[in-house]
Amino acid sequence: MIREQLLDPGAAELAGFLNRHARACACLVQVAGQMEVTYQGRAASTAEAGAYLLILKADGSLQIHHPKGVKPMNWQPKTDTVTAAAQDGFCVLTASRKNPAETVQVVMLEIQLAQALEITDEAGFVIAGTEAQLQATLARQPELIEPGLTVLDLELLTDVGGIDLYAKDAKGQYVVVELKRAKATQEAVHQLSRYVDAVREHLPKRAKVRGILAAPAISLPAAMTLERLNLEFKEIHALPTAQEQAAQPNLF
Amino acid sequence: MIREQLLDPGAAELAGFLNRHARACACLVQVAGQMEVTYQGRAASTAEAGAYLLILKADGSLQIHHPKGVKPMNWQPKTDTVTAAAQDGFCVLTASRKNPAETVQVVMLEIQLAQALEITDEAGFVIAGTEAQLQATLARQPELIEPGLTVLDLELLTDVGGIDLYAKDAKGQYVVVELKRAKATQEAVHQLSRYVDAVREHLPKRAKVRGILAAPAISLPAAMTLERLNLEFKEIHALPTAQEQAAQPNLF
DNA sequence: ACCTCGATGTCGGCT
DNA sequence: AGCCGACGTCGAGGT
Repeated sequence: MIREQLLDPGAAELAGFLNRHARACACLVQVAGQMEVTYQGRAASTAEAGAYLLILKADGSLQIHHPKGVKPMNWQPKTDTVTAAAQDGFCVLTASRKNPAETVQVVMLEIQLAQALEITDEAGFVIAGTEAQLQATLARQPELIEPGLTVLDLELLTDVGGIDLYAKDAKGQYVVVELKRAKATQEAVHQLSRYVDAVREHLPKRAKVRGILAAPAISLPAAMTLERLNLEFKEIHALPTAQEQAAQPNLF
Repeated sequence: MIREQLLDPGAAELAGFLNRHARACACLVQVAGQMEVTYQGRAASTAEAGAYLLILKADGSLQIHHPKGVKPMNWQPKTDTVTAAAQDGFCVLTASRKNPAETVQVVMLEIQLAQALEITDEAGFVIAGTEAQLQATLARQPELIEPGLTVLDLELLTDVGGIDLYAKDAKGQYVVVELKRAKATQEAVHQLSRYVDAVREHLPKRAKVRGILAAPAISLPAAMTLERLNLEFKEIHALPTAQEQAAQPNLF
């Protein structure tokens, strides 16, 4: 599982280690110690010398972590080339990609630890409660939104984007439904609004089109805007609540 | 720098290690080996037993990495409690937070490595090319958008959000500018459109209000919508181009 | 390759 | 504490 581990490696030794493992073997490579990191690409950043943790995965993704937060300080989702070289007594790692053109460069000042771990298997991972699942559920059971609703289309494409759920209500009026798996914001209201407008343009004049924002909750300002625009809100939950789970344990 | 390192620890030993270092010392803690991970909260997920790398930072953030990508498989940005305990011969780590209420639970099946690293200092980090900087630059040099432009306001609040740049052009017409540091999408066009509408409502009838989308590029569909809505596009770059840098090296 | 949108988005800033 | 919007967003899915 630990393929190789170096303590306090020298520049040349570290460069050799990185070139040997970067991409070549299916390993997750880590380097910890004092580094300096610069980035040039969509933006440009510099990190002063400090203690960081660098992780280079087998798929070529790179991340450099500072002491705080889930998000790396610097990163590269994919790399076209990753190379290490000893320069002026320091090991320098350069990770580049084209499209977008960007480069992360790491100067390894004083490295305490370099290791290659065998983290390589893809194991099964399942997630529940996504918007896609919510959409599928509501497509099967549109009455969860409103009795008498008939679903006409999923992801119906308009000029301005895809409509989550396109339907007809009990009175035969068209209904545009915008789904959110989390609390709806102003943004969601405007998204719905522009879909409703787009649908109206494709229908005969004075055909009424309803817009429903379906989400577990809505922010107060968003609710205001919603009302002003004559749109509707329907509370709907992405994950079954504890009660629902108890009531229909076999459904999920 | 390496505060402590355990190879092939037992359940109790590992639990002790985690409880000792989690949050207590200002360390970055890692565990590598076979684990099972479950998450319950905003969504719900399960990861089958597999080789993962767990990172627990001193600020209480937790992330569990699989072999691919920058994004962790599971994570928790902040935790209220992190506890480890030996159960049925396995060390089980539980990380929880309220608001939102969620829990990550890790069953450590076969651990090869646990280590605590001193990654604790906050070193200087600067980034260039953000939208905020672009906004500041254009506020100082509005002629970069258009000759004769006078900036009236930054982040002017309307009912529907803040206007990046509110200005008056050479002819005295009001101008709403929406900035994007990257290629502008449909969304940006609609954002701009909303702001223009909001401003029109506050001005006497028939006062003309121009809307300019300032970005390094625009997607083709967005450009279509922009034209349909009688809005304008102005190419503007968040980072100085190589030529500009060469021409005015002292400005940046 | 471009485009669009979801995300357990995360994170910071402001009210 | 809630709300909003940027992000080097990432990543997946469609065209």
